[in-house]
Amino acid sequence: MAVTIKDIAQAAGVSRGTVDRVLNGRGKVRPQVAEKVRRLASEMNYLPNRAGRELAAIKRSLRIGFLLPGVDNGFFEDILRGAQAAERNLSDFGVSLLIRQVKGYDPETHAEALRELGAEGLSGLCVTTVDVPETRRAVEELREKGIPLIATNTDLPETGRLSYVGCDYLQTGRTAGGLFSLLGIQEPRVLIVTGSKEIEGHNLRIQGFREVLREKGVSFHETGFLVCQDDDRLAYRLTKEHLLSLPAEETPNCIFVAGAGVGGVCRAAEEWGLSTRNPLVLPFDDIPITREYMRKGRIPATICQEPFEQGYRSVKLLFDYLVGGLRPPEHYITRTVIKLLENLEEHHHFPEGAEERGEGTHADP
Amino acid sequence: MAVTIKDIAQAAGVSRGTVDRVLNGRGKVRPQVAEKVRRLASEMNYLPNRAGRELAAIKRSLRIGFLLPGVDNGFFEDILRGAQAAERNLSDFGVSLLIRQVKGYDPETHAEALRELGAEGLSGLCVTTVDVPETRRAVEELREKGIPLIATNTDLPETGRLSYVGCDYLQTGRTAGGLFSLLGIQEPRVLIVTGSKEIEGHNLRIQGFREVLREKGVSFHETGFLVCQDDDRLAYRLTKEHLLSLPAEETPNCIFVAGAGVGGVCRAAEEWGLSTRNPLVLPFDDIPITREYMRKGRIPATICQEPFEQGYRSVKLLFDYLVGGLRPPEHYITRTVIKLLENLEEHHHFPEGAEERGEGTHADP
DNA sequence: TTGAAAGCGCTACCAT
DNA sequence: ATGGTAGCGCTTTCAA
Repeated sequence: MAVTIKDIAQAAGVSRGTVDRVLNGRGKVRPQVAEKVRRLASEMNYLPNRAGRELAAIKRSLRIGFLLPGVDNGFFEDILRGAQAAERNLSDFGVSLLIRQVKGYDPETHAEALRELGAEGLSGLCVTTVDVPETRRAVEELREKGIPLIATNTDLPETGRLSYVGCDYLQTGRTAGGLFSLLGIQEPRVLIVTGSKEIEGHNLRIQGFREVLREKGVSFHETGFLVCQDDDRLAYRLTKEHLLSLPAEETPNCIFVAGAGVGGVCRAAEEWGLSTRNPLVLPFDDIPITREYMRKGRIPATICQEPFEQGYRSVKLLFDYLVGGLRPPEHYITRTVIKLLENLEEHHHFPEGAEERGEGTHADP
Repeated sequence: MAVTIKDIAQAAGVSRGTVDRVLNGRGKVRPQVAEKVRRLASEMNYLPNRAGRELAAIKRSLRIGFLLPGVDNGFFEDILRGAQAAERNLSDFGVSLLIRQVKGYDPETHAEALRELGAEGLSGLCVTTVDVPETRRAVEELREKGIPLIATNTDLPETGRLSYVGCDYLQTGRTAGGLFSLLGIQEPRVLIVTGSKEIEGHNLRIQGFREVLREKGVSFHETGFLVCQDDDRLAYRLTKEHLLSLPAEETPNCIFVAGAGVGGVCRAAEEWGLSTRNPLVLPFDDIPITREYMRKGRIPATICQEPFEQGYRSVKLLFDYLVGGLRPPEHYITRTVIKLLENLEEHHHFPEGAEERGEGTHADP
């Protein structure tokens, strides 16, 4: 039988309340007593019991906010599904979620939404947003109000956020590079399409991609670098123009898409490319449009980042922090998952005791 | 606030004890009362609260057994690490693990070990073994003794096991096929090396591999089919003989390895193959020797099955069944994970509230 | 067959 | 500043 708060109280000759105060920093305790309790707790290898804590937490009933972009390409839905799975999973412990989806990426709108959420009296917040001064400021304000916050999918470094839950963008880029080199394309000519030069994740992916090819000694030519603002139509137009602007023999045989806009790129490739597989398109994440073009053979594989897990884990870590006092790691990095047509479909189950894993569309958990 | 057993007791005009008896089938209850309680529970949408159950379960302190082969290639260590992570994770609820590793795959030894574990007075059992009559019989005996059992990694169908936790072998094979087709090998000649014709998993992988190539219209020639008994030295010898027996132009340019023995196959390919990458070797799982040959370029990628998750989940599902009365799904299928050199390394964290995820070597969760 | 009550470990509140 | 106690939801035991 493990050591309990009661054992410590007994050993220290104080009450359980006092031990609780010392170990969890609530209320005042005489320094000598506090010291003694701490020493005993450590000597006796005391570890708070989760079951006890969780049971007692029911009375409190936590509300956790979740902000995310309402961009309609399926990706954020997966994060959302993860968060909701966590909510169901933790509903036994009195957790409920307040979800706020904001259309688009407008900095002011996001900052505004953050402030609104801050006024809701929530116990904590998970946030998927853009890393710009406006949102950073809003996050700092929240921290000052004492609301713990987790940055999901996109980090907000040095804003006092509790933790970053998301992928290793450099690794996803490197993996794309590794995959590319396996394809054994003759005379590789690559067009790079990014969402925005301001988005760290996109830059890291491109960097990782180039890095690996250099390391492997794959000599390739970059035919161009397009910035599509994560917009499908713009991606279509720019890609089309690029393809038309070059003589057939200089046309890219692979298009690397670091951010959103895959649909547009693929459509352009379909209409103006040389064949079904030329140029190939190398995108990230598993969204409906990506699947469609994988089936058509235009996309050989896609590199994913477990959005479901990101949503799930963000809520879970926040819960553990709030209820258990467990500080989450600075970075909780999800896996870099390569998906082909053959391993696209995952099986559904009921993890964590009874809840749906909900891995239908998404990239994972 | 959710409905509790207390609410139901009140509504039904009985005590909480009676409700517990009805809902969990312990002791006798007058049929009409039982009926009423059941009806009310369903009407009021009663769901047992996990925190409460788990807290009460501490008194019981469950012991769970885990049997697995002690084959020394690193794969089973990952399953074990997963199981131990679950143990640490659930230690707050009084769970402890009794681990039994058995050298090799001898049916009688495994059956014997199962019987010994059955005599230990355990609450439940997770088993990674071979699916042969001897072990099946032992498992049936355990079921008759009322000991719930989960088949981990290798199913033991129709033995009354509670659940199968493992990969979809057909999918892993199909994914290997998909990957192979991406490699764009000219005039593919494939040598197939399997562990045993009696192992369903190996057969399914081969089937999946062939299936996909057929579907994709990749015409390839099979240069041979070797059975290496999952033995490295035998794999080496057979592969070597095969490579030497053919004229250079008929030699395989890819070796598909469905089971163990990758080390031997790679060594033979190294010594008798045409070059560093010819023949390529296409194996499964992520073990040290596989990594070594990935670095050398002999293995382009490996298809993994989340052994860590398998170990973790097996214990967790058994716990939820024993404590929460939650029946696990018939099949809990882990993901098919493609690993390249670039996404081999995963990040470590502390999941499930405080425990080490322990994802060093392994494939997962 | 049923009820009452103790207790799992922790938190929170009310006295002192 | 500290102790005592009720209670979170459930299981289990002892009486009746």
